[in-house]
Amino acid sequence: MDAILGRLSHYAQISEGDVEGLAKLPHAIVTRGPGQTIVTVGEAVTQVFVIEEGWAMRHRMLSDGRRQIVNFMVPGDCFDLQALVNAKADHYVSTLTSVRLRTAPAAQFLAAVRARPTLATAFWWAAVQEESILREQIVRIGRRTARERVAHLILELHRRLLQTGAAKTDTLTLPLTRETMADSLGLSAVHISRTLSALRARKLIEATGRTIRLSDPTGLARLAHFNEAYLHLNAPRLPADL
Amino acid sequence: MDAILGRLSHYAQISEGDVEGLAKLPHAIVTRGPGQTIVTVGEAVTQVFVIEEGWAMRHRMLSDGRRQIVNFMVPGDCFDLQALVNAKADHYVSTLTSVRLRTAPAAQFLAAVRARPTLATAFWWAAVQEESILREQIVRIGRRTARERVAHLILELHRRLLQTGAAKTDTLTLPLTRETMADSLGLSAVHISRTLSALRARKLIEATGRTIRLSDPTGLARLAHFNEAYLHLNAPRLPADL
DNA sequence: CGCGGGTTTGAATGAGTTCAATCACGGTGG
DNA sequence: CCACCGTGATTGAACTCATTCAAACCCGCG
Repeated sequence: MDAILGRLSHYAQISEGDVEGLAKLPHAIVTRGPGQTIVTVGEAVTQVFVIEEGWAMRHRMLSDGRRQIVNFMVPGDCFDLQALVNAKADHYVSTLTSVRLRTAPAAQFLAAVRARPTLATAFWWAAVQEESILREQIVRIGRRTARERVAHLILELHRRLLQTGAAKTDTLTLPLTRETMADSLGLSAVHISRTLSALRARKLIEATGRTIRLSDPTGLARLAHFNEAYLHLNAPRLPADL
Repeated sequence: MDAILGRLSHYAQISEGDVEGLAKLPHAIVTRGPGQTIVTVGEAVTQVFVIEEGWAMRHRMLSDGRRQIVNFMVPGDCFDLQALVNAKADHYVSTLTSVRLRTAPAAQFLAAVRARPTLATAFWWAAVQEESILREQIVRIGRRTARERVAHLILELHRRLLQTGAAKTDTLTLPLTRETMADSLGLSAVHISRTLSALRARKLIEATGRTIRLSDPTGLARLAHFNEAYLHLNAPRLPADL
């Protein structure tokens, strides 16, 4: 429960009753190893998911094997609220690391959230943030250079990990291969490698293995044209009614 | 009202009561000339909008003037449900043509929809579709070549116009300059021009001015790796309760 | 008629890809 | 303990797709 509560309490003042409301939901805990598929394109979605631990990603495939990662999901992220209308999945969801998931039937989830306006507000904020992240991903790959893309992605993930408490310092560990970053940023794995070297050479980051230290966060943000407004990190934490 | 009703009835069986429920909403009709701004980054969003007539777009700007269009909005599209939590706009919305908009205060809109489960389902479907279109835009600019991008965008807009009744044949009129297409597809205006020529040379389209005829829809779809599943066009038209 | 916005075409340039070789690291089995 | 993998990262060289800059063109409109 920690992950989702930590996340939601960024958006609204979660009460004990809210916590209970969530806890009473008939849920299942699922764990998956790294590289497993959670949701497959075309299958009916009936459950909502919350990531308790680990990283996952959404992606689509072209028929000739090209892959585009739509976004990364970190602990506290929830997804597939579209289940509420029995849509068929239009993309894959798979794990990057070992993942512990909490799942609940969409109908029950909706009922629980409906009964608790604060929860509704918090989940709505989460959805607003997620959609905005999607939009920024479009700007990232549509109008940024390779260097800017890599720098921007690193900064975004850093903020998101700070928000959920998964990072505390200017150092972050990303469970991503060059290939994974490439498929997220619309580049080739080779060029990700070169680009990281370039950022290293400019003393903007220190990247060893999968750990990255932001040596010069300001310079990095300037290079990437990073403006965190889109992350909606300082949503008003009011006990607003939805 | 026609535009939104035509759209919603693709998703659910809209009753007379539903129509009334919407009609009773305290709304305003706003018209804007082409190239006007409807929503500006950073301002508080308190209204929800429905496009009755005309085209609009969402876009973001980088500080050095680069622009990325996130998506296009056609008659029947609704937006800024994020207003429900008083978020600040994280992108611009501006008109491409003259536009007639219907606006309603978010709170009242929510109340009306809440009271009518069918409406809730229909609007939810619209949101599912919109988010899926956003994801496909990411695939389009992340992993498709220039030709594929242009062909894919044309096909998407054609389907969407068919859905809302704004197109009836294999010919469509897009109120887009080469520049606008470029800023949507992450390319330069010059290259859009060349790419359209290439598609013309292959006898896939006939493009004269702003009118495009799909001479070979099948060939175009094959080239673009177009798979319309992501548009969720055949959502179950059940009177489902949300 | 001439202006201006938008489109097209050409030539040179450049950012990123592809292919291939090398390297680094962490198992695994003999 | 060490040889041997396999996976992922890095580097170099050739290549390609798309950009940039500039000129010409088209067409509707005052």
